[in-house]
Amino acid sequence: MGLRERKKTATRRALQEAALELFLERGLENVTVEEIAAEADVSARTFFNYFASKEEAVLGDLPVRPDEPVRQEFASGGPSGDFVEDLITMLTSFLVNTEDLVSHRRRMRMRKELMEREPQLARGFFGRFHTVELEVAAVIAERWGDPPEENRSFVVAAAAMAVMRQTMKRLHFEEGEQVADVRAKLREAFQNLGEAFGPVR
Amino acid sequence: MGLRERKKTATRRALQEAALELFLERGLENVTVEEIAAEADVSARTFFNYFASKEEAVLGDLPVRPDEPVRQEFASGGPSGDFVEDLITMLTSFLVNTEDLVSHRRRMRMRKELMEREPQLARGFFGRFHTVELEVAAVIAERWGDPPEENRSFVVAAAAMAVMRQTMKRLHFEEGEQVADVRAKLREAFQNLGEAFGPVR
DNA sequence: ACGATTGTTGCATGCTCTGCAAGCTTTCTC
DNA sequence: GAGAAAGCTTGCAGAGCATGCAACAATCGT
Repeated sequence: MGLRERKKTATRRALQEAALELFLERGLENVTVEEIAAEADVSARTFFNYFASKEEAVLGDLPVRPDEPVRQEFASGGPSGDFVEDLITMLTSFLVNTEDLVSHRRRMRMRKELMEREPQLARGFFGRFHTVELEVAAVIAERWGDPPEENRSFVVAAAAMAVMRQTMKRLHFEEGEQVADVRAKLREAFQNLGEAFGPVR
Repeated sequence: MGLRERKKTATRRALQEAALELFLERGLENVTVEEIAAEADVSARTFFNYFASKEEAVLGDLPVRPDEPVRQEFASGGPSGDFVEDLITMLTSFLVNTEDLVSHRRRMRMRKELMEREPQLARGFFGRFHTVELEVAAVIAERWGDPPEENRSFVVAAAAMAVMRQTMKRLHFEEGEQVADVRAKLREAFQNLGEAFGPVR
């Protein structure tokens, strides 16, 4: 990884951190792009080279989407063969390969608090699930051998992402929180769905 | 209904219609608030007395939320006693008491087309479900006798709204489309959920 | 070390959105 | 009905967001 690339990710980080900190301190509306840029020691114009808007600086890389090999494995019926179990595996795949867990968790906590305080951000976060939802629908359809436009894959994907979102909202991103705990919560949530909408009520 | 109030709703309508038409014609980015206002024969400043942004003019009154008496009836276990059936009743309640169905459907079709063309609007629409979701979670918890913060009511509400959203996306808002058809589609979608996550797979 | 590539910055500009105060229209009251 | 009260519309001023462009600076490839 060259110097150039390292500098870029550093600037990106600095801008995100500055934005989060200032927003938490003074509220979204009372912080200008210029102030964020100043805090990160770049020009205001540079801010817009990294993020298209203030909101982007907070939500930029959310939600994390499962990457190609994981999706591929799910689509072809793996890894366990059990639908719900494999869905959980796919949805939590990003939780394991995060190298810098500490700063990651810190930022997640800040984002969470900010989103609870600023409804505009909560809606924005919510809206971003749309893209991922479509991808998940596609792999579910593939796994089931359905045509890509089949309604049930979209419905189930939408519900799965809803569960994921709801569960993430309840996470605290603390040190003690293990991936296994998250999986258990998802399992329980999916079971709730089964009980509410399944044949046995 | 006095003259003043009639004029207000007329202006609101005019602005919405003007916005939708111009956006469809030229795309969201290529229409200014001034143009919309001119088309509706009011000043640009007046536009902002009605809508906080261009996006609001398109999505302003979406999604429609079930009103108090309907929520109340659902919360207390009615009207049929069957959870899924009553959920469907609640979620489709707004479809019946729409007096001016024609212009309503027309606008819905325009919105739908616009949202398919402008991803920004689709995300915004998606994000707006958040508010309704919280209300639905509250009445589900009440119906089940759960404490208001119980996780399963949020999970189930999230899934229910996801199903609703997904189903609305598939509607065509044509004359022939009856409320009964919509209910049937919702029923099928909830059944898909039950099959995917229920005990029998 | 040299040119090519990529990133940063200032400048100009258009548009969004808000607050404010003046003027107009509708409503209320007698 | 006339006059006061309430509510809307409008123009104006101004802060801030966001983008294109061109010059300049830093890195990279060889």
